[in-house]
Amino acid sequence: MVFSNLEFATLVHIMLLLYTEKESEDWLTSDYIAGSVGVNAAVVRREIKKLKQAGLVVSKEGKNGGVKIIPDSEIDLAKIYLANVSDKEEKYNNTNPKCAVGGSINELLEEIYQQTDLEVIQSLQKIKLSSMYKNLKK
Amino acid sequence: MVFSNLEFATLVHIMLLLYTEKESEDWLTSDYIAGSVGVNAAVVRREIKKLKQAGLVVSKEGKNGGVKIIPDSEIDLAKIYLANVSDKEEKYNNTNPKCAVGGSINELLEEIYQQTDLEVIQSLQKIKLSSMYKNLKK
DNA sequence: TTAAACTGTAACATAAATTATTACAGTAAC
DNA sequence: GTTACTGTAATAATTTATGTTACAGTTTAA
Repeated sequence: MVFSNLEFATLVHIMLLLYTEKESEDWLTSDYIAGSVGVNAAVVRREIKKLKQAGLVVSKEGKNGGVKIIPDSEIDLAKIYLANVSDKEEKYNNTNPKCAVGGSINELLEEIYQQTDLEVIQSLQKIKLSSMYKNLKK
Repeated sequence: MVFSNLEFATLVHIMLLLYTEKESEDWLTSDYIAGSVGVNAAVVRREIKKLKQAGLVVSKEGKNGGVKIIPDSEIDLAKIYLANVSDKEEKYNNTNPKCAVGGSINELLEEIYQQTDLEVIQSLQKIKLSSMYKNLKK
C-alpha cells in the first residue's frame, strides 16, 4: 500500500544496478538498464531524471554516454524515496464544510500523512544500497 | 505518497462520522454519509463493506436502516488501514532474471515493503478516533 | 399488505494516473 | 560525418480509481 506503483521499485532497481557497476569505466545506457528492469528505455530516462535532480547520479550525453552513480555515496533508500516523491501532492475528498467532520477531516489527515511519511522515511534511511548489494543472490 | 488514493481518507471520514454519532438512536444512512464525505452513496456502501468485514461497524437493511460503529471500541487508524489494505497486492516490475539485480530485486523489495508497512501500522495504532474527535473544529 | 426507505451489489461509464511507445533534436566520440 | 548515446515531447495504451445507475431484497410502519 505504501508503494502503490512501480516508480520506487524502478528507481531502486536502477540505483542498485549503478551501484554494482560503480567501479566500472563504462557508463550504463538506458537501453541496458531497461533490459534489466523490464521497462522501456524512455521510462528509464524519465526516472533517471529524478535521480539526477536528487543528485544521486550523473549522466553523460553522446556516444559512450550513459549514467553513473555518484562516487563515495553510502546511499540509503530514503534518498531514493524522496527523489521520487518530491513533486507529488496528496489528494483529499471534497468534503462538506457544513459538517463538523467534513470541515476538519482534511487538516487532520494532513497531519497524519506527514507523520506516516516521516516513519517511512526513517525506516528507509536504515537500508543502504551496500546492504542490498550484499543480499543479492549470487 | 503512503496514501495515494482517497479510500483511506474516505474510510476514516466514515468512521469518524459514526463515532460522533455513536450515542444516537439512529443509524446513519449512506446518503447522509455521502453528503458529508462528498462522494456517491454507492461508493460509501462499497467502502462500508470493508469496514463491516473488518468488524468495525454493523449495518441494518431496510427502512430506518443504516450503519453504526461497534459499541465500546477504542478504534485506532491502523484497524482502518488494515480494513482497506487486506485485499490488495503489491506490484513488481517484470525484471530480467538473467541479471543479478533483476533476479533478486523483487524479493528484496518485498521485505522492505513489509517493513515500511509495519512502521506505518505502528504509527497509525497510536491515533484513536477519540483523539481525532477531540481535535475537530467546534 | 402495501408503500416507503433503506442496504447490498452488479454492471457499466468516466476520469485520472501510470506505463509504454515512438520520434527526433542535441551532443560527444571516434 | 557517422554512430551511439541522452533529453524530452507527444501521444497511445493500460490500469486503477471513482462515479453513476439500477434494482433485488429487507425492514418498518401506516
